[in-house]
Amino acid sequence: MTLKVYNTQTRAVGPFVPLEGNKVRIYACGPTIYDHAHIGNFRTFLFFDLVHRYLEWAGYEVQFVLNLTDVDDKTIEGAAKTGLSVAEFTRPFGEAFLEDSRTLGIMPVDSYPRATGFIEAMVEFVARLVDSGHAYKAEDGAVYFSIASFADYGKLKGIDSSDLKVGARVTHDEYDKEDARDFALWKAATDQDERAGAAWDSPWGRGRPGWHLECSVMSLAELGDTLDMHLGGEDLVFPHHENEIAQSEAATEQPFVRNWLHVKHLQLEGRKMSKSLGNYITVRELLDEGYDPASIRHQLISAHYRSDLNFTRVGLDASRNAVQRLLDFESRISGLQVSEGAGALPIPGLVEEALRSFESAMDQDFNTSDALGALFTMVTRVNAALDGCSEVSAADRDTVVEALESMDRVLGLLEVARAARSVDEDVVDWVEERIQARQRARAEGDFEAADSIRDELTEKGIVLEDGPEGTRWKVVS
RNA sequence: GGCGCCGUGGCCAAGUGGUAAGGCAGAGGACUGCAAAUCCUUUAUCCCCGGUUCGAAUCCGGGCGGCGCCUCCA
Repeated sequence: MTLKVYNTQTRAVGPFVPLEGNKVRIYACGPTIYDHAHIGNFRTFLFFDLVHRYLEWAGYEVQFVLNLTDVDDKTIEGAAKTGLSVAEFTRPFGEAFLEDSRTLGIMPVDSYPRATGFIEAMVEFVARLVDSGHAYKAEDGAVYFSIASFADYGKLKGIDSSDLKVGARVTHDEYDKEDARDFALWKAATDQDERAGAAWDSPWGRGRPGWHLECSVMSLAELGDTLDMHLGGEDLVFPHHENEIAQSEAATEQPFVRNWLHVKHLQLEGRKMSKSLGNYITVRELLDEGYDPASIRHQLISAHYRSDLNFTRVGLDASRNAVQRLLDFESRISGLQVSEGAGALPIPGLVEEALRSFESAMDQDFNTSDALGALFTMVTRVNAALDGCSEVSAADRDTVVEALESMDRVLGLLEVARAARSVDEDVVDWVEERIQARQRARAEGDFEAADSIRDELTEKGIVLEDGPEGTRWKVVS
């Protein structure tokens, strides 16, 4: 089995080969922390997580860096409005992002660099480009990257740089760029920048880093000249990542990124999510509406990352039920009576086939839809094999449990669902007590009383399931 | 205008040359004191037209429809 990934630069799916053995260096463009991340952002971050989890699952040694942009026009503007420094203004949003990430089961990554922590390295990087003739200081005090100095410009987006309409975007005369296509590496500080604590000394005077610069410098500092994967939302292809390539390769003279992966933007209830439409929604708002984190996670990974995905509340309901099926299955398996004398079941073959399909799906450019199909096929087939037999061998049961856990190490659905359904000990005791009371009533044939107890539990979100081995219960969202 | 994507059953969504995974919802049945869970059965020829091919949802052309990027938005 070989992992194949789609590379934006080649526009084709090809074998994934890390630069060095089975070590994988990944850099992902995280959020700009000027506001709460919305559900669309999390489609992207959840994909990052799938990549992270699957590579580790497949045996790679992964070093994963996710940046948080804390210096840019938006954070500075936000800081200015609130009278805070950029550091103070962005802190709560950074924390909220990490909290929402945990809620959705996104694994921690190895490093979360912020631009403010790398100013010195950025200044050095810009100096390097100026010294080598790839950048120049303009009269407006900014330092620009000279696109004319980088022959490969446009290779990511697949455009010929000479085709870029020179002057097409120069509607203001405020720039002193030599070429309209050039982009800022370092911007001269404004009064607003100074007030927000977003200005630093440099050989070119007080200023702050340009947005594109941040990722190049931080990835270089943390992961070296060449990355195995660079991930981001599709909007970043141009100009952000194109510019990163230009400045990075101009500076290091090494290939910057071996594989570019970009996630398609999410639609919300059939429309593009945008601030102007006012239709973006955050994870915490969905939780307030009563939706379950596992449902959100499921819907966001239910479509391939390069396909359209229309996020809807109707879909969330369907996802909740799909996740519930997995929980029910897990509960059934773990509650099985084990017996040495249990008859042979076709379980090993079913499970092996499921795992093979699962891996093959994920290998095909992280095809999560197909992978979910493999998982649910296993659920149905094992359920069918189990029907009619109340006992199973320990080996068969363990095989299923391990396969389920294994696939969930990548998908993270059960993991998140369990976390949201954990209950306190005293609640457990109370439920157990009620169930026993109901059993007594049933034994006496007093079904009215028994049903009344069951209704009482249902109201609390506890659903009962009577089986041959007694009554199981579960918490439903 | 430039570049690109998509259109699969009621809804969501895989499959990208050999006669359509999976999830949700619905219907019928089995099981159950009744439920729940589970199982079984059941619902598609893949937007339209033309072409290539022994054979296409899958390739090519045209049409209709939806969408994205080209603005420091993931």
